[in-house]
Parts: sequence; C-alpha cells; structure tokens
Amino acid sequence: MNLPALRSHNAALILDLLRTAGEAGISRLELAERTGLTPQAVSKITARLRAEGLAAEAGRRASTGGKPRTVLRLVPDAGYAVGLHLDRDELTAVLVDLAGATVSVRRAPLDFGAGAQAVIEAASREIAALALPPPRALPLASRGLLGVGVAVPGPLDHGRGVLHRVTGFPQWDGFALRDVLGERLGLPVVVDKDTNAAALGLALRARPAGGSFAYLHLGTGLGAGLVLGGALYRGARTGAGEFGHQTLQLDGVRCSCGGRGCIEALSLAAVARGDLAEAARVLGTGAANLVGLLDIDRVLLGGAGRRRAGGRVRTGRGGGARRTRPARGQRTRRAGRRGGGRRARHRRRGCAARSRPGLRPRGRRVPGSRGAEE
Amino acid sequence: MNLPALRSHNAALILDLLRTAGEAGISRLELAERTGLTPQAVSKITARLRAEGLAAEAGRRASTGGKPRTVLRLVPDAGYAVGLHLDRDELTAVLVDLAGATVSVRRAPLDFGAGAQAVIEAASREIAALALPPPRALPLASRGLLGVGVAVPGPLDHGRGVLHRVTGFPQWDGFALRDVLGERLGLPVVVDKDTNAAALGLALRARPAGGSFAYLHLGTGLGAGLVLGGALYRGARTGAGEFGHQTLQLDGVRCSCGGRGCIEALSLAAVARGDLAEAARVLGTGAANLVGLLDIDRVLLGGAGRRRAGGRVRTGRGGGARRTRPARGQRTRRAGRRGGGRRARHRRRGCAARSRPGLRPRGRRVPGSRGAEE
DNA sequence: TCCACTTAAACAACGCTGTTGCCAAAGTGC
DNA sequence: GCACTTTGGCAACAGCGTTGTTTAAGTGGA
Repeated sequence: MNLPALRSHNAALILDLLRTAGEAGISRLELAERTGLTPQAVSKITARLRAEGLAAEAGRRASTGGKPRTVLRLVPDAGYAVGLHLDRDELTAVLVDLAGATVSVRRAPLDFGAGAQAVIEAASREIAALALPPPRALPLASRGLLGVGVAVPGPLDHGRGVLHRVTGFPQWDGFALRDVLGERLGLPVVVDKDTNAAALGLALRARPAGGSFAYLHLGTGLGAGLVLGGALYRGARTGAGEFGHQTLQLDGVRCSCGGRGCIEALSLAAVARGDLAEAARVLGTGAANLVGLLDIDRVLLGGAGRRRAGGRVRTGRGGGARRTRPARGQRTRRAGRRGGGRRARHRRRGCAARSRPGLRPRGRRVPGSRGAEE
Repeated sequence: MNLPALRSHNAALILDLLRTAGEAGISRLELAERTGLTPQAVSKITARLRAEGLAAEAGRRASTGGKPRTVLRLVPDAGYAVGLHLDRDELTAVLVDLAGATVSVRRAPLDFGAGAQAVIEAASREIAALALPPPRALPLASRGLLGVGVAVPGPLDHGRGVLHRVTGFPQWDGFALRDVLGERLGLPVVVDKDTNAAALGLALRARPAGGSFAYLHLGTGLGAGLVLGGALYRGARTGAGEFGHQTLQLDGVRCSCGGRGCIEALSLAAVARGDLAEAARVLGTGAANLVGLLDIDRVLLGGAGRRRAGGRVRTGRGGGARRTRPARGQRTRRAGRRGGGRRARHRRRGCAARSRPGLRPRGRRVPGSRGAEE
C-alpha cells in the first residue's frame, strides 16, 4: 500500500462512517475516535470531502461545557448509482443516492431467455428512463451517475463479470455482461449473484457493522448470501451460498441436481404434500447447520417463500444469541444501494489513484473498506 | 491507518513474501512486482529488515542480459516462537524458527482434567526445557523468543484468550489462559482452537496464498478449521467449524449433543458397526456440503482417524477443481509455526508503534497481514 | 456583564512515508 | 573492448498523518 492508497483508504473509512451515521450525522471527534486517526487528520480528510461536495456540515450537537461539536453528513445528491435486478421474468431498475435512498424505480416484464441482446436493450432503456423527480432531471450522461450494480440469478464470475451456466438459459453461458453493458452505458458496471447482492445490501445497513449473518433467499431455488466478519463472502468462484443443495437426508428423495436429500428437494416435496410445517423444519435444520458451522449471529429470510415459511422456521437447538428472522425482501433496492456504495468508494479510489500522473498501479491490491464488500 | 501502521503493513507484506519464498529466496524486483510498491520502496524496506537482522542477501539469480538480481532470504534464526498443543492426554511443545522450521520438540503426558494450575505448570516446564541443539542454547529469557501460540481443544474466546465450557472439563470454564500463561512466561501468548491452529498452519504453507480450504480434523470429535480467502475464519465467537454436529440425516440416530443425525453420530455409529465405507461416505457427504456452501478449493484431512478414512472419503458429485486430500497431521508443528509467524509480525508492529514515544495507538485497527491470520 | 474555564477545530511546522530522477554497479553480447 | 541492459543505491521531493499552538464558540459562576 502506498500513500495515495492510504489516503483513499482513510477517506473510504470516513465515508463509510458518514454513510452509517445517516441523517443523524457524526462529529469530527467521533470520527477520530472510531477510525483511530487524530482529530486533525479527520479535519483534513473531511475538509477534502467537503471540498469535493461529498460531505457537508449540518448543525451542531448540544454543548457539554465547551464549543459544541459540528455535525457532518453525507450529501445524498452528490452522486447516484443504478441498481439493476435481472430476474427470470422481471427487470427492476432503481436509482439510489449516495445515502442509499431510492430516488426512482422502474419495473418491466422480462424474458430472460430471449437472449443477451434483447435483455441488454431492455435494461438500457429502463436505466435511461430513470430520472429524478421534477424539477431536477438526471440524464444518463450526467456526471453524477457513478456506476451500475447488476444482480443476476445464475452462477457467474464476479471478478470478470461473466455469466456461467445460468440454469435453464444456456444462451447466456460465458456472456461478458459487465463489459458489454458497461460499454453500452458508458458507466462502470459490477455484476453479482442476486443473493450476494441482497446480502451485501443488508450488510451495508447492518448495525453494528462487521457482524456475520446469512441471507436465505426463498425463491425459485434456495440460495444464501454469506456476510462473514462484515464482508460479503463469495467464495473462490463466486459460488458460495449454494444452500439449496446441501444434503440434509442421506439417501433422501432425488433432487434435480442429481443428488439425494438436498434441502431444496426435501422442502419442495414437503410443500407439494401440503406439509408446510415440515418444509419449515427442513429449512430450520439447514439454517441451524449454517449457524453452527459458521458461528454467525443471524439468519435473515427473504424472497417470495418468506411469508409462508418465515414464521415457522426454527434453527433447532439454537444458542441464545442466534435467531432466525424474516427480512424485508427488497432485493433490488439493496442491489442498487450496493452499486451505489461500492461505486462511490471506487470512484474515490480512482480519483486518488489518478491524481498523480504517471502513477503505476502495479500489483493492484486495492485496500478494503471498513464495512462490507471486498 | 496512519503512517507507522502503513510502514508495519508493508513490512509485514514483504516478510510474508520472504517467508513464502522460503530457501529459494526472492529478489527485490519480484517483491516490488508482487506488493505493488516501487522497487525503491522495496529497497528501503528490505534495507530496514536487513538492518534488523530479519533478512539477508543470499546469492544472485542468473543474469538476463544485465546486472543479475540479488536474492533475499529470511534469516531463520533471527527469532523463534513456541507452539504449545494442549490435548486431552498429551502436551506437545515445539520451538520453531522464523522460517517455520521446527528446531526442537518436547512431548509429555498430560491430564487436562487436572486443572489449570497443574497444566500451566507442566507447560511452563516443557517450554523452559526447549532448547536449541548444541552448541547454541536458547534460554527462555532470551530476547529471541517472540511469543507462544497455544492450541486447545475446546471452545474459547480467541480475542480475550479465555476458555469456555471445554467438553468434559468444567474446571477450565472461564479460565484466562492467555493472560495467566503470558504472565507466567513473560511472553506474549495467543490462544486458539486446535482445529483453527492447524488450519492456520496449513494456510501459511498454502500455495498460492489467498486460497480457501477446510481442514477436517478426525480426532475425538469432528472439527473443521476454515480458511476463507487466505484468512482463518473463526466466526463471531471463535466457534466456526463445528463440523461434527452438522445434521446430515433428519431424524437420524441420537447424538450426544442432543440433536439427531449429526455427522459425528452417524459416522461413529458406522464405525461401531465396522462399516468404514459408510463412515467415509458420511464424511464425504459432509465435506461436499462444505465445498458447495463455501465454494472452497480443497478439503484437507488430518487427525488420528485420517488413515482409516482418508483414502475412502469422496466429496460426492464433486466438481473438477475440488478434491479431498489427506494432509499430514502435524498439528502441533503447525500451531507452533502459527505462533511464530504471527508473533513475528506483531513484534514488528510493536517496534514500529513504540519507535516514536508519545504515539497514541487509539482506535487500534491493526492492519492485517497479506497472508492468513487476522 | 464580565471573565475564567472547557471543548472543538483550524493553522503552521514537522517527521516519515513512498516516489521520482539520476547515477554507479555488474552483468551480457557483438 | 565497447555498447547495451538491468539492478539497485543516493538525493531531492510531494504528500500523508502528527504535534504544538492559536482561534472559535460555547458554559457557568461572580
């Protein structure tokens, strides 16, 4: 790590805390306390952020006998990001501001099987149509747009932004979604599995930051997004979280994956019998396995099957600190926030890295931000 | 992160690469390439390391048309660390050098149930008796001893170094092993679960660094150590890796833990029947669950049960890149290496932090090293 | 109303980091 | 023997967070 990287790192630290503080804001001294930097360093960094328009002073705290602390807040409209959720039959595009608030949403029916070209076309159309509420409008070409985060159902390579063998849609195999869409829109694009995007969105909102949890998505299949130690864990090939095909019953019913006694097969069979209690028991046992193996704090439920199963799921012989609880299933919004937050920090890094001409990026070990992601 | 922390961070980066390079060594330019630092920065950092005696020049590479590269190597005897493995019936203490090589080993029978005082006493005795082979001797008080890493079977709090409800040994509950032993020896001590220590030791030797794997220990119980993205994952309460009590058979045989159909209960029942193939199948299915959920590269087997089960375990319908393979079960050595490597870096940090009197540590976010740990 | 006191935050000087530009050292190959 | 390539040290430098000091902006008692 070199000096520009250090600068970006600390700026990202401060931005993360500002984002977490939300509308309540946070004072310079609190920032210093939480980052471990000196108050003077925080003053310098926040001065830069204010000069760039990313942060602003917003009132003061009550005095404790001396000069009251000045509260700093993120400037929500200093930048926007697009969250794009491509599901099997629906497309959702959201515009979120720096603070993570959704500014605008567009939905459209989608035939994911129609092929890459048609989907890219539809996605670009909806993204272009996203606009700020009057009187302000935000055209696509605006410099306020930081990037696009795309959530896709199938397996993929997050690092390269390439899709792999999406179940039932062979025509997408190997499609370089990130690069093609990025070229089309002229914006940085990141691609992620939908469950991971949802988990990341939840992680950005988690308090306290740095915790561990699993997001269980009960949809067409059963997928999990794992947030371990505050950071999204994708695994070696972006394949982590394949919850549905965990074996829970040796020699159990056959599953479409070729195995036997998978959680998905077991719970689907139970649902087909009308035995919702049994389906919930299966899920609960699977969740308990997760909790035991990873020693996580919470399991959050989301997706269409959440309502039917949510109230019934029990993680079995769970310890006191562990609980399963339904989460609001606003996956797309979360995907959008992810895109927003991530791109905001990336952009900052980019600025810092480019600020000195001739700088060699070299080995490329971008410093992680304090919260989730990377 | 401030400048002293940056310095420590980069020094640890370089030290990690030097350690990974082993006896083959590594040139300054390679270090620059891999760390992303400029060659000049690497020259400065390695000059400091050489001045401290931690690294040394060791020959040159073949020329490629110009001045040949000078090879740098870690100086193994620049520092030593102790690895202490407390098992239910045996105590093992090893002395390892900076490069991770075992210099000296001592074993002694142990009654873990005899209580903390007796165990501390026995451990201190064995550690004090560890010595370099003649003619050089390394007394305990030597400044070359960097620290002690302790591997313990039961659940514990790694952060505070306190043991919790070790199965069958209630007298250890809440014992502050780290602080008591540290006080007794006058050395820094870290405490870890034995499976985690073993996994960390394997991670330090893993090539390429940064990969993910699970270490499955087949001993009295079935425990796993998880290395995710190159770093040991301990979970929120140092409880990650409880592999033995993953449910693999809903409504299966009762387990001592109170559940049903746990991997441990299933495989023990199979072994009791003399059906080793079935035990191996159970383990393989459990390992396949691990691989699927965490998208890891390898599952390594170790422990007393390894030989009997190792050759038979199959991770089921595994993908091409995934394999299960037995690992040499030298847990104690690994625990020792861990203590060594970790303490070496810590000491460096400590030096840097203390080099300027009056420096305020504050928030204390010690930078992680590039490889495993933290 | 004044003034001592407390707390927050900016200003200026500083030490230390990695970086850049330059040059000596140490090889290869025609 | 000389041109060329490559490595790596030396010196000057920009930029980072830190320290010491000053200014700003409150509270609270006389």
